[in-house]
Amino acid sequence: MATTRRQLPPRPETAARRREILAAALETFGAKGYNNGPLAEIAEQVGMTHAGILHHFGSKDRLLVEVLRYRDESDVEGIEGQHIPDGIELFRHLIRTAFANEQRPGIVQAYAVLSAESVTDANPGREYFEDRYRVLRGEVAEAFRVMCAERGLDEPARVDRAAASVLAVMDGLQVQWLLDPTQVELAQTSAFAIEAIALQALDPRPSPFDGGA
Amino acid sequence: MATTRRQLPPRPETAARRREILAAALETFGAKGYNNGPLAEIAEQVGMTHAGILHHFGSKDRLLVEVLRYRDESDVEGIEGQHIPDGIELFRHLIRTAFANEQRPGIVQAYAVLSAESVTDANPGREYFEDRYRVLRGEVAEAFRVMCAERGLDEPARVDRAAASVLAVMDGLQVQWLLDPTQVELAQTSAFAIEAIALQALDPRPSPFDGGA
DNA sequence: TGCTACTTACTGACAGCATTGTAAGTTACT
DNA sequence: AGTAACTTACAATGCTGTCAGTAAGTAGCA
Repeated sequence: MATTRRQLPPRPETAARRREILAAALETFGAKGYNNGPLAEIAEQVGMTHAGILHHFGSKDRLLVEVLRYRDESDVEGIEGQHIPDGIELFRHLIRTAFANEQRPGIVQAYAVLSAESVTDANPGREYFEDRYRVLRGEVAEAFRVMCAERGLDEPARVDRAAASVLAVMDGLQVQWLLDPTQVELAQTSAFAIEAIALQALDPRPSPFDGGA
Repeated sequence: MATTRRQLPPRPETAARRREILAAALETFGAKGYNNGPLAEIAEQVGMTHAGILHHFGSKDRLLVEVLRYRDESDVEGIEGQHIPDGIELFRHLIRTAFANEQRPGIVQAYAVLSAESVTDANPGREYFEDRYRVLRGEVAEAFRVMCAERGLDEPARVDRAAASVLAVMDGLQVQWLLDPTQVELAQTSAFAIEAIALQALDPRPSPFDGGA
């Protein structure tokens, strides 16, 4: 049967074109949400029709998944080469990220909108965000474990709670900041809260809510 | 000129019918988001057509605004009669709310989804959430101020940051909990984080991130 | 080098569906 | 008699995805 040359490799410029599309999609999905962000608008940004985008990604669902992965990769590249900081360095890194985020509201908004939208019925981004939070909580918890060990402590439940809390404040502050940047200082407040949580995780003090009443 | 009986008062059952619609809308918007939640689905839940809903609320935009207000009111009624707790009682109240929320994922999801969606372009819920966060931050900050005063402290910047942080962790934890309730304990973790933030606001300790590096 | 066969990267047109909003009519309350 | 509370029908739009076609590239081969 025929000389099966089944599949050609993509042309050299194609990877760049795809990245253009992913960047445009991140912008549109960030500004309007996934459900409300039409392919046609993404297409227009890169000088194509929406059919062209479907040619590259097959469906809008798959486009979202790739957009989320793309955002991760470009983030990791941007900050530093793969290496995950551990112990106290991770927290310094998170705080630096909060400061960097103040300069890129578009990215912050995309992340905030898409993560919340991911909990809705049949959202194609859900698995990504489940995984992402699991991984991030693991990394933060590990950093806490390292710092606990340095101090001769070992309180796993407290460490897990602190890890989830650190990510939660950062996310929650982003929403408030997006709604009204004049009322919330994203970075300074993130730093304050991360510090508070870290201190309580590493050197707990008695609850002020138990006494008196 | 004609005996102008321009407008009749709504029939007695109408108020109840409207509340039914609002509850159904909260469910649908919570499950699917505002943009992705069709009027027809809301209508079906209350045994009507979508045109009937538009008869009551005029447009989908106005329905959302009323849904958000409705959610507020039923919350306030549910917990206790209007009175805003102050000082330490507010924090006890917030923690109780977190425990209550573990029993009503639907409400939590509606809130998480709609607040994030509100930052997108031309979303009719935006003003509501801006106001809501401003008011809530004000109430929490006031509670901190009371507690600071009891301790002879006065640090306005710290108080404002703590207030935003408290609301932020609660919201952020909700998203993580919705994504995977087996990995995040909503209430216990909220309590831990609120405590940590309150302690740092009321009796700051030096940053662990300043030393050593 | 040039020809042939095949593939990628699109476009334009359109099918098909979902959705919001409107208009006109019906029933039943007041 | 008039209006509230609907329904049915429909207009108008917007969206995703498919299909057929075209231009341009690439591989194999004489």
